[in-house]
Amino acid sequence: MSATGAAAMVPLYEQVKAHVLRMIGSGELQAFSRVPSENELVRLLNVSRMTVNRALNDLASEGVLTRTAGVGTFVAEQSVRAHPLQINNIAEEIRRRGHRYHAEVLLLELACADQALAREFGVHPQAPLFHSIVLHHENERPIQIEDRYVNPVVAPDYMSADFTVETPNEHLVRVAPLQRAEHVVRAANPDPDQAQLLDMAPGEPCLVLRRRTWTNEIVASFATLLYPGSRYEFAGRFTV
Amino acid sequence: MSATGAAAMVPLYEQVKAHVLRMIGSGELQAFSRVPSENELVRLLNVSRMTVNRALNDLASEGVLTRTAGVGTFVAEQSVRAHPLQINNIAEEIRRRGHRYHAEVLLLELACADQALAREFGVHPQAPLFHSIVLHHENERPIQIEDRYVNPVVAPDYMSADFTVETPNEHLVRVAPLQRAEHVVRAANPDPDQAQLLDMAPGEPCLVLRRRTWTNEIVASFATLLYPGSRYEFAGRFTV
DNA sequence: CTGGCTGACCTGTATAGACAAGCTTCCGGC
DNA sequence: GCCGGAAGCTTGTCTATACAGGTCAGCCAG
Repeated sequence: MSATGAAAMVPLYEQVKAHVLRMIGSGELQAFSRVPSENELVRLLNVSRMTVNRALNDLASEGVLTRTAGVGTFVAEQSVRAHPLQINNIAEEIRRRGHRYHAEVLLLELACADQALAREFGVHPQAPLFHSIVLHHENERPIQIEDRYVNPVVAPDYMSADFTVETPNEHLVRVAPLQRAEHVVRAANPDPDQAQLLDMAPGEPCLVLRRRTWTNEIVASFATLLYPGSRYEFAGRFTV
Repeated sequence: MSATGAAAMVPLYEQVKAHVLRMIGSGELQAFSRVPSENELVRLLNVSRMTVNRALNDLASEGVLTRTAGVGTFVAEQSVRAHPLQINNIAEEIRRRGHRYHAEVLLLELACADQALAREFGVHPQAPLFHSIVLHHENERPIQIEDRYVNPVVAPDYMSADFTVETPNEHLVRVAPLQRAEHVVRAANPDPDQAQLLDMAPGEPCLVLRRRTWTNEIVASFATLLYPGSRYEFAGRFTV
């Protein structure tokens, strides 16, 4: 591994991070398993220890690894974390952890706004709305049910998008600038269908995120995201 | 600034971070204003440029600063600060809704840090920590169990505070400036004691907020807040 | 068999030096 | 006046080196 190759452009420490993430993604490194030590990676990748150190520290501060002086570096199989406020892309979030992502489209239809939806969107009842239900998987395990209504005015091509390639969120961000968002986080028991889709244990609660987003002062989408309580949590930090 | 001082224990780069944060906290550096360049800080603090680089990069990855090659380092805008989860003062929140609030102190003790707590606080195991459990009520109905550990270094008078008059959070805000916070939101089933304290229906899940706060770069408190899932939710909005 | 010591290996931190690349300013030639 | 380029700042990256301190296994003495 060398930085001098004209191809590079990607910093060495990023290449080291990618190497470790690949090892995690390929299953070579399981949760809690030990990551090669800094010196081993130095020999393996032919970079300096400081470069490896930076790469591993980065991944640790991102929550991918945990490190203990005198012991070693390990894969941190934390339950997933996301910041509730940043409109996050679940696909990117999973891939950043070096895990495999795929989506399953359960429903994609043209729906009519009922009373409640009409109020959320500020449209008349019976107004057309796109409606999608997508099941997102991390390492072949379901992690999120995304039940989303979209305003056709904002995203007219929503129905022809392929959500196994591009998440609904990515599609919306691409076609319409996000201007404002409102969200509500709750804990709730899933109904039986949802529990089965998310492969949840009996009695396990869900973390529920409801989000409404605006584009150009009109409601663009209204989404309900369900996560298994035992496998997902929102995390965030802020500075005063 | 030197690492050799016996007092130290705190890494140099943490001291550099604290120095910059103090400049921000004191108003010397406003939002968008320019942070001294790496070389200026090198001269000012008498550390190597790599150490300054690490400190500033850390603060940038935490969202405190933004950096641009060839231009400089600046204090980030921090508009996303208006985090809904920041609204921590349950008493004020309840009173703002026009409801009656009262608190019940279930426990107030001097505790010893176990392994996990020592890690959260960055202190040695067996180190003393204040520990309080307060049950907050809205209209005579329990709404939050607050289980909090506090660093005696930050709030030495914590044990003599009256939490029926001033919430633990208010006390901390008063005696120590909040600098940074980290939180995690989960959904979980309460244990029987907790369910009873919160007057919850059988099978009802809890919304759990875990929060760690920093003052002057040391962990000031670690709190676990339990809410009945059927009677509480986090909500907020933000603008891009 | 037990207890303590030692050495190997790990991460954590700090430094000096080097080069690359982005941006701004200014100056000189036209 | 206008344009181009050099100078001089900035951050970004990489390396070699050094030492400290944590952890663990294994050896050796009692």
